[in-house]
Amino acid sequence: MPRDASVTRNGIIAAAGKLFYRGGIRSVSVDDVAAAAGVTKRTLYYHFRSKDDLIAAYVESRDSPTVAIVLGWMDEVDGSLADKFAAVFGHLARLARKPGWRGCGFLRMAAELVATPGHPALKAAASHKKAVERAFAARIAAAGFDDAAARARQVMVLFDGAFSSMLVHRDGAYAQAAGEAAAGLFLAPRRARRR
Amino acid sequence: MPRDASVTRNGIIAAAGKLFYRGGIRSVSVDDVAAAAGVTKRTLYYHFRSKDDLIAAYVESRDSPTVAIVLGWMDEVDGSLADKFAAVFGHLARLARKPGWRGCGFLRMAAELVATPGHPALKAAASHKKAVERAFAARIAAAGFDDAAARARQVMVLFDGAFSSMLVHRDGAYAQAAGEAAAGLFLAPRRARRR
DNA sequence: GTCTATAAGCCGATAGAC
DNA sequence: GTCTATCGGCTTATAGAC
Repeated sequence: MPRDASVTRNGIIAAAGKLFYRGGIRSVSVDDVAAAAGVTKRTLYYHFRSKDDLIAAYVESRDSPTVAIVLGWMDEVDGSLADKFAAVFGHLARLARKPGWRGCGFLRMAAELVATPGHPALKAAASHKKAVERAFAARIAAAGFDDAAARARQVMVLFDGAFSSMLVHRDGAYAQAAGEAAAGLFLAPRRARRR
Repeated sequence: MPRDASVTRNGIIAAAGKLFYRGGIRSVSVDDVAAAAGVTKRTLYYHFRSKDDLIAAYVESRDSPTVAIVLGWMDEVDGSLADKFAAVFGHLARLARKPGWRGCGFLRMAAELVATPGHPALKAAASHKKAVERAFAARIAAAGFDDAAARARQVMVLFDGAFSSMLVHRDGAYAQAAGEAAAGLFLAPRRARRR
């Protein structure tokens, strides 16, 4: 008896996500994904038109949960905005020290798909990063800082930089450094620096 | 008559570098590299034990030239350290707007080789980023700032973050934002912020 | 909707001549 | 040191049965 279509489909996405995050897109074959999901390749191709389609579905499935995690890090701290951002980067440093950590899946996606500019997964990754940046800007504005958009962009650069530097060096100290720089941006309400 | 070995070898590395930077490692085949270098695959495998060996040689060949380029951006500016770092990020923003720009090859290498932790090319990429960070620290110390190592690490996070955010969004504004944040770290000699 | 089986092509790497 | 030719394996994707 056929199982519910969405259950099978979501199981494939979950299995693909684990493998893609662990090893990257191109090093993981469709056979690998099907085996990990416990279905045959034919079933996988029934639910997804192509491997690229599956990749895009995986990235989209990680968007909202990832934003919620980051905002959760901010909300669980009672303190100033500087404290909240320090907590975010502290959590990044902590995650990066775990054995299975492999950087930011969205940034790695952008790096691996650099030769196919219009790829749906690329658009989804960019859209996700914009969502995080908008969420940062909303918190910054709510805390009474002006130039929230400009400040959020600076925090976002530190956020992505922490992921990238830590992926290269496998050293959580880079997230700590990013957190110090981010906290310094919000020591007191003031105008963002202009050039 | 056989050409000088190093000429052929360097030609292969140069051809590989162009293709690897444009499309990534895994999407470029050994056949592609050999054809672009104007040699046969057998000749390529005479000069390099494997594709991984060629990848490592490519990354190593880009280390010193890349450091020199960045330091050149700082040296051509007569001004404060804040001005010099603003120039660095201004050049990044300018480069990112060029059609062939594909982000930082070293960071993309780290992303694409994430599943093979001991890869020689990965070690070379990490070594290169450390060299840039040390060069930043030397300039910061020479300008009279204390905590040069900690400050250089913060600049490095902004540097890598600018590359990553710009690769995702294809928007030079992220390098400008990073430059503003970096300049803010060096408005006047003072102690780096501690947590 | 899920299965077995296979197509059609590309991959890294090698053999052997000269 | 460089060539032509090719191997065995892996890749994405599809055919046809049930």
